[in-house]
Amino acid sequence: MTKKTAITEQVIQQANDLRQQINHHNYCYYVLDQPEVPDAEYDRVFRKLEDLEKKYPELVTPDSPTQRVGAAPLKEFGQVQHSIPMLSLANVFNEDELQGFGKRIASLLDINDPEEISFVAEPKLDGLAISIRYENGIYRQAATRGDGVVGEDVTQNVRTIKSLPLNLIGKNYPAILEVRGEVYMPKKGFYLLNKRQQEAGGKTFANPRNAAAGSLRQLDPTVTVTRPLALFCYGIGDVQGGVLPDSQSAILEQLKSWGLRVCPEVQRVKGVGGCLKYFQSVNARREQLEYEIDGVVYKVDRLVEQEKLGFVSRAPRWAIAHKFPAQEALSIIKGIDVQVGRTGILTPVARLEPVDVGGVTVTNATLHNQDEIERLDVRVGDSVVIYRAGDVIPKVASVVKERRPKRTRLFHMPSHCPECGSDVMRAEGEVAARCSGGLVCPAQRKEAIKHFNSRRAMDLDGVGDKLVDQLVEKGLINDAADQYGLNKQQLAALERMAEKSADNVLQALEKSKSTTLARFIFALGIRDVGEATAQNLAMHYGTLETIMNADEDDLQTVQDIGPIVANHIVRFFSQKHNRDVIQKLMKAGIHWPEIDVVSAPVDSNFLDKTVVITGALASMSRDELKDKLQALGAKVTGSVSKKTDFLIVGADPGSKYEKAQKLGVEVLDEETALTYINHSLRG
DNA sequence: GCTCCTCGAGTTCT
DNA sequence: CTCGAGGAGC
Repeated sequence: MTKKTAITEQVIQQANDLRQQINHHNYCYYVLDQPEVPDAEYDRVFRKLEDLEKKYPELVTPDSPTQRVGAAPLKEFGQVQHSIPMLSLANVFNEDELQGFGKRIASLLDINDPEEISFVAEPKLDGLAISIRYENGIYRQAATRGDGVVGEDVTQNVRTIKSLPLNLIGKNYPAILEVRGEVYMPKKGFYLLNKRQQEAGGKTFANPRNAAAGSLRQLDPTVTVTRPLALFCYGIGDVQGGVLPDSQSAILEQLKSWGLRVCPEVQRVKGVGGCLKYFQSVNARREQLEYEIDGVVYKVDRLVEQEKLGFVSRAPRWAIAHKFPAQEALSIIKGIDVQVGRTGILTPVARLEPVDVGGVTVTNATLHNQDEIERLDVRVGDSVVIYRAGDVIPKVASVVKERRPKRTRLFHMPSHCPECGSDVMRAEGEVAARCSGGLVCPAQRKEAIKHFNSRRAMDLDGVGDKLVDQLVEKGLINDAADQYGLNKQQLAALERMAEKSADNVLQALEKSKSTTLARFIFALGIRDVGEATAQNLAMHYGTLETIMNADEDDLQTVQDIGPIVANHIVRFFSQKHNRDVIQKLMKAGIHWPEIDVVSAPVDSNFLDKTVVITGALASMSRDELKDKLQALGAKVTGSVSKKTDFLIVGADPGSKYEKAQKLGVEVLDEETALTYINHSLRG
């Protein structure tokens, strides 16, 4: 007889105590989101229980918190018949359809005004519906929805979800309780998982929903336990040996009291008007939510009314999903065109069957370059998934290979420029293919002029892209300088151009003549010389002439200019064509104030600070703020790093905000920033 | 020679 | 906004 097997009453008691403590901490941490003890303390208690169970294996119970990963991998999932079917929901996509829903149920309930009806509104999680069975308060089984009648047995995997209580708390729960809910993956967890997968060379998931589905369908629960899954409960299925309240809202409260996790966004609202208000409020906060949602769900609150309404085929009449416009849609590639940019870079663009994505009709999507096309393996005729992520720009997410028609051909970059026929070159190690035609190429000529006219360059407001196209095609202008030689007659003869408009154009041309050296240099469009570098050059040399005459060695003494950029600059100014254009421009009367190279630095809160702006500003455009900050000696950059001093946030900030917080960068809201600025201006 | 940081360039639709 | 690549610092 060894000591090890001698289980005393005291040991059993101890194990139960530890389990209770752990369950309680789990509940606080995962369900209430309010931990009571530090993680280290939790770990300590957990290890203590593990040690105890190791010492006395007979102590182990299936519902012990140490047993979240209990069983061996499965060969396949068993099937589970849902005693009460798991239904789907009907959808509405706009206000009209929702009003229709309200009227329909009001008339079925013999209520005159749909605004009288109480609803429970909640976000519609983008995850997997699941049914969880408790017997006498102990977790017994979990099943996916499957076809609604028969689902897959995922008991082992759901057991690993930390926000799932293995034991219900409280007392008055029914002997058999089936809870319905949604298993999902929080955005943050998804992001970290993908990062981990990528580093390990594994495959990454396209979105949190796929990641959740993939994780739940793992046959080996030791894999699932490493996946950051979470659970929200929103309803009930089979209930035996107990009574539940008579409204949806009260049922949810009851579920909470038993330790089940309910989405904190759930709200009771009055009438269709209340539903719409809720929809807008959730929609506005959508990005900030820690999980992905694809709409909201409204359920008639009172169960008597639910019963009265009943079902239509496989969906309840008393509930409806109000979906956000699709952020993802299927389209077909009708063709792949090649565009030529200002620098001669060839960009393949997918021409799409028009499709609604997130509320706008998308017809084009860039494919960037040959590498991207090969990575996606897109071909003309393919069905593709189009999405608009955090930003506005539509992208091709993936190709639906199953739908590929027969006899498709691989896309190849043309060997000659589609605009001018010059050879196309792809420099070694570079991704971009370039037209070698230079300004012989009409596309490059047009784009160069458009760049010259653009807002942050010469700000030539009156001569837009369309007009430039026309002028170049008619042969009226060949370069930016030619614009200043246009006369009223020539302009008025153009399509959609009356005398008045012609006058406006001439006025805009006149106005643009007054500029700054930095803008002018930027406007020239020298390769790799953008706004910042142009500014550096202007500050360093002070005059155009000195810049034009500087040699490569000298140029490299300028901030941020190395051998490559220096070479581009020297080459640009060495071409006769470019020198001629510059001369013409000067003759036309382009001028700028002389630069005081030793201009006294302003004393301000922002002097020599690196500032990043994100989100939508209320009081001014981003560019205006940028100018103001620069005037105060700040350096305004595009991305947050540890060198950033301030991040100014407007409404709906993007990923920059999170990054700033992670790096401990000081964050200013718009108001505070403006206060600082005004203060600086006075001081 | 490697790594981090910035800059430049391209992009969609209303 | 995102990617690629040039520049600069270690």
